[in-house]
Amino acid sequence: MPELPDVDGFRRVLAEHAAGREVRATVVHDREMLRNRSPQGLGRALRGRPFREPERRGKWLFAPIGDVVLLMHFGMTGLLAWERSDAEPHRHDRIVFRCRGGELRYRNMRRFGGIWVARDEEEAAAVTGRLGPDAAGLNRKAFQELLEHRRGGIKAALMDQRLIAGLGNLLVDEILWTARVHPERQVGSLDRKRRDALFDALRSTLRRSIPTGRVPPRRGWLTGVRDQRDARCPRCNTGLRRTTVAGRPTRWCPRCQRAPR
DNA sequence: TCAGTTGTTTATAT
DNA sequence: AATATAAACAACTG
Repeated sequence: MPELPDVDGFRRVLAEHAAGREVRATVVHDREMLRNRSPQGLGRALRGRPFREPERRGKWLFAPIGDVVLLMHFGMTGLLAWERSDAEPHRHDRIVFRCRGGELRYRNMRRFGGIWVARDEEEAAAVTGRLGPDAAGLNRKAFQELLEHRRGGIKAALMDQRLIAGLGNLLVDEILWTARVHPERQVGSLDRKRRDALFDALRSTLRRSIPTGRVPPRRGWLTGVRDQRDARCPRCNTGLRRTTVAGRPTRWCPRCQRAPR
C-alpha cells in the first residue's frame, strides 16, 4: 500500500483516533519491527502519555508523544489501523498501542520498514536519511529547479526520496503515463513543456489520491489496469508494456509514451 | 514449483 | 559526487 497517499491516510487514522489519547500499554508482538528500542524501553517512553498531532514527511509518519517522536515506515505492506480493544487480533499486527476506548495497530505483512524512536530532529534525520521536499507541497518552480540539476532517467529521479519525498512505483508510473513521458527518458532530454506536463500530472494524481488514501485503481487510470494480464491503455487501448525500469516493475503505453531516441 | 509484488539498503560498477 | 544495477530483506499470492 504505502506511498504518499497511503501514509497520509495512516496519518489521518492517528490524528482522528489516537491524538489526544494516552497510551496505557504497548504490545510488541514482533521485536524486530521495533528497530532501536527494547519493548520495555518503548513502554517506558510512551506509557501514560498522549499522542500529539502526527506529521507525514514523504513516506514517513512522525508521531510525537511524550519526549520522543515515533518514526513509522510501512515498507510495501504496512498500515495503521484503529480498532476496538476487543477486536480480533490480526495475524500481521506487529506493534500495538493500547489506549482507552481502542488501540492503534501497526500491521505489516512483509515486515519491511518498522518503528523507530527518536529524541530529537537529529536522531530522526539519522533514521530517515536526507529527504527531498514533500511531493504534496511542491510548487512548479521548485519542481523545475530540482529537475534542472538532475541527470539520468526520469523514473529513477521521481522515485528518489532524496530528490522528492513521497513518490513510489505506482504513483510514478501513473504520473509518467498521464504526462505521456516514457519511463526511460533522460531528464535532460525533456523540454520545458514535458516537464510542465509532469508537474501537472504529479499534482493532479496526488490531488485525487490523497483523499482516497491510495492510488485509486479507478477506470481511466493506469493503476486501474496495471495488474491485469493483458492490460490495455485506458486512453488508446494499445496493449501496455511491462518492463523493468530503475529496478522496478513498470507499466507503460508504447503509443502514448514514445520511446526515447 | 516459480514468478511477481505499492520500499529501502548495500555492494559494486560506471 | 552522482548515477546505475543487482541482490537482499520477508511473506505472501496466483
